[in-house]
Amino acid sequence: MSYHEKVFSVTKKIPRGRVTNYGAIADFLALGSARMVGWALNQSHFREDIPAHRVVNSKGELSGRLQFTTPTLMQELLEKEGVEIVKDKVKNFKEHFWHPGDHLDQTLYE
DNA sequence: ATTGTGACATACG
DNA sequence: CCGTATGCCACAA
Repeated sequence: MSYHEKVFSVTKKIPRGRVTNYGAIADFLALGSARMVGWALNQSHFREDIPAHRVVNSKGELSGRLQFTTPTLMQELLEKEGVEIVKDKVKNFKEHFWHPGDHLDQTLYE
């Protein structure tokens, strides 16, 4: 299993309406670093089933939006899931943040 | 082997 | 807020 496939499998588990960042995934895998995740995710747009739009940088910015078929697609997908985007950044980033490995959706019980 | 290039993160000034 | 520096490591040339 190649590195990016591992990143993909983690990314695929990101719950709908939640987001995470590159460092968190790298940390969870305990392999490589955030750069590796960025590199891996860069390859992800070749795959259909990878919700790469749920992965943003540490500031909550949609840094990878330019890799999508259209620069606005990433934002549109997130908003469709209930994640508000303001100026290419996730609003209430902390609230929507998802820690890899957290299979329990905490906001589900609020 | 060496160099350049990343959808990054963190720290510092 | 911005620019720099550094750590990180896969991959192509």
